[in-house]
Amino acid sequence: MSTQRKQFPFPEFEPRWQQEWLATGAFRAPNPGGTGFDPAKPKYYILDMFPYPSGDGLHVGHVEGYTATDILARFHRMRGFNVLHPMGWDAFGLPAEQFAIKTGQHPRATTARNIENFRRQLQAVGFSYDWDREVSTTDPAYFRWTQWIFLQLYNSWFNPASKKTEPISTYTGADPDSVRLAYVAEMPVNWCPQLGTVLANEEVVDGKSEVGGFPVERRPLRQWMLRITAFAERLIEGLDGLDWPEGIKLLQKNWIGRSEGALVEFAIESTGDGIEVFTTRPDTLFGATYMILAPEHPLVEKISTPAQAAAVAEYKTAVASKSDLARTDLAKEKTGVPTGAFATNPANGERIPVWIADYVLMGYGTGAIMAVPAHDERDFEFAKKFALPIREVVQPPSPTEACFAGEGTAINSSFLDGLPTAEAKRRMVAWLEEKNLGRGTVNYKLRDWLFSRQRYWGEPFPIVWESGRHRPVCESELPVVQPDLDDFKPTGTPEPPLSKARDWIRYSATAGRETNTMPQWAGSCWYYLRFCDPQNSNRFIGPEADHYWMGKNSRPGGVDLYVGGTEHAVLHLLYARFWHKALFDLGHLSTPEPFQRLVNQGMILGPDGQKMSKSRGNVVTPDSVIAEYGADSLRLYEMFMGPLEQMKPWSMKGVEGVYRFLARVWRLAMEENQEGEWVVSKDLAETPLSSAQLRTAHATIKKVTADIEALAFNTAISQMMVFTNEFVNAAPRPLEALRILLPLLSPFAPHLAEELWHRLGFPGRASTQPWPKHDESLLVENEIELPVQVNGKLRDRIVVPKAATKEEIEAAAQAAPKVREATAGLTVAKTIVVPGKLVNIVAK
RNA sequence: GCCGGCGUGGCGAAAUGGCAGACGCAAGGGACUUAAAAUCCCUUUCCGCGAAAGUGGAGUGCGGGUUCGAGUCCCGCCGCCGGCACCA
Repeated sequence: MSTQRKQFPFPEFEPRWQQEWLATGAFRAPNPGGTGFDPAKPKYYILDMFPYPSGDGLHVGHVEGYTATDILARFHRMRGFNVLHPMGWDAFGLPAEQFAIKTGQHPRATTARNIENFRRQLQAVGFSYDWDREVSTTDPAYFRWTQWIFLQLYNSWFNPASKKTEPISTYTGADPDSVRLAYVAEMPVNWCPQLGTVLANEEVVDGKSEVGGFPVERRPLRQWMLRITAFAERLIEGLDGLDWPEGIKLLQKNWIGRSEGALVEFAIESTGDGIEVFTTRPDTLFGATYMILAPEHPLVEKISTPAQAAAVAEYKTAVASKSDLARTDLAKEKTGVPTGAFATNPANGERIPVWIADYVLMGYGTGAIMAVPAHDERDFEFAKKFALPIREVVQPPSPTEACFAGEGTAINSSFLDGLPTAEAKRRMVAWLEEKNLGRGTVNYKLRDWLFSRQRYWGEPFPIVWESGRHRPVCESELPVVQPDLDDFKPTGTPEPPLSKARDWIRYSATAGRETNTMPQWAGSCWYYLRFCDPQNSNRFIGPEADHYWMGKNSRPGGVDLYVGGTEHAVLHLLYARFWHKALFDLGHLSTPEPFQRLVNQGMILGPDGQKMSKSRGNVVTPDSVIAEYGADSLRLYEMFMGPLEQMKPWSMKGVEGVYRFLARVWRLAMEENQEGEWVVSKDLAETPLSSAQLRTAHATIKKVTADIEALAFNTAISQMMVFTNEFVNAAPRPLEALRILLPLLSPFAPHLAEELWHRLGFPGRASTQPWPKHDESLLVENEIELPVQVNGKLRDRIVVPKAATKEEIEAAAQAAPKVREATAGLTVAKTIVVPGKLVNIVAK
């Protein structure tokens, strides 16, 4: 195949048009105030999730989403929109740093090389990006603003009264550092002693290092955190106004994990300490027969009795050595030890034992629970194992065995008895609040965002330390660029690699720079904003560009359509929404949400139906497909495979199918002469379309238009195939057919459309034609064929005039020979006539 | 375990509650050709009957239901894929 003559000369014209588009700036989108900006045009911002430029290059999975957005971008341009369709690089990150460690090359060099390759590959597919807007997260001119945004977070707090981000100056408390959106805390990192390095979460698989499979420990280290938890409620509420798949919204909601319940205070008998627990079932308080603290709970030591101190200490050590995974997944059997202390159940004054157990997590709620074994599976399991008392306080609606965790009627609960669960909860919370023993509250699973990494290849923090205190550097000092290190190797301690750059760290005689760097998520949190105004050196985004492209209007989201994989359904999209909301509150942005509409493309599997991976050897690259079949075939096949959102396997035979279709389109216009050269077909003529051809043509305009709008690209393509099949044997062949088809095809197969438009001598370019409009009156037929069913079974067909009345249709249907046969000896009970669809005769 | 999504020919798939399988792949047959490739035409859900044009029945993972009519809506299962997973 590769040595054989191509069915149409795409290797010649595809690169030529790509160069032409680049050279003429065909897809440049002017900003308000810029040359060529037309304020009358509506804007359309269509965004891809930008890639990490890996050394392996693009694979066909990337190309799927990018093709879909490119079709929409081109379609909207043809419909008169000012289209923002940018591309850039999420280029900080581990692989580049690891490659640097291995080869000694600076990550900046390898990153630049990978970007070159990615850009070349994307341009070879003919994507209509506005390359003047290209950004890379690793560019100091870009991450200057990433650091600037960090300073905005550092210098603000979330005011619970206004439920908004405010400058830290509005905070009147004693310790502003305790409320900043960016703050410092001791948090555990993944430390791998064998590798002598900290690991990112993505480098830890099943509690072991991805490289080498060594055990990973959790070790506390001073870390930067972002207070995303303050936005939990806003992040849930904001989802309502967005056009996202319901599944993704649900994923985010579950991740945030809102639950309503109560905080209840239990007093420790011996020390008098109050320990708060969080419960979603305050109605079961009378059934709380013991208490459990997380092993890391700060009061564990204090309350433990001397007799239990050794056992408690031993248990704590055992738990600490377990990784998070060992602690959760592998711990099938419940474990724990008594502290020897007792607490008082505030509801009934009962004396209950206090245990520690690792099934209670320090990171959720208060790190302490009241155990109600009769109505909680975990507490039940624990109580059975350690022979702790179990008391039923909820009557199930129908008798059940063992532990009942559902809703029912309160029993054995004094003033709650007889109340349904919901009402009992309310009553108990009111009682607790009245007695000052607790209060209703809302809890979230969401944790604050651990924002520092012990890495070289990331954004340095614009922070210096002096006398053990942090402070921001001046905005004028941005960007803070990493020093050029020759040695990127881990330090062998949890200290970040930047700690080796002694000169760089020294900020003044008494102050030193922060040596952690930001995580890869940082740069991708706001890149969609920079695309709107990439060259602005005064602001991260200018207000005019923000108002125009992010579209200050009734909808909350700015980007009109955002397409990418589900793997970012939670983290990236949540982080970006968080930053956006903070910046919005501070008055830097005009919309409360970044992405109005989100679509997830499905994964493309290898030809073997397995996930594509190097180790399986089933990776298909766009380069190889383009070499054999051309960029247009690649694009068309990516879209023809099936619905965008669906997972589907690659098939080279399928590529050949669309390649043959494109060749047929080519031959609608071209034929080979004696010398084997392509010349405009002699069958072409300025001849009117037959009425059947007109109908097909206008049906095609209608369907392709509707299908693109619905992102149903596969069916749009089949309709264009139908069109082509209709005309391929027509002689003479109306030129008008190509005037209609080529603009429709242009978003899908832009090179071929451009080339044929040019060769046929039509004015302008296919890609800049106004989008064709269909004429509905040409679609109606004078006579229509209707299927006739008898008792729901197809029996015959009748042909009736378009304008036939129901009565006429009914009469014609009953007169049809097969229908008479089928209804012989039966009485017609009812006849359903659906105009334009069918007739159903119900007979008994 | 909980929460999502998906089950339609040999394969990728299509079908506002209204003719199931458009379009494409593959397979088989034919035309063109010295031959092949390419191209073009025809056939192809399954099971009967018929020499044939035809013709009868079944059929969208399984079992029920709603409806004149269900791939589509409802209830209950089964299978695959994805996410979360001791979250009190």
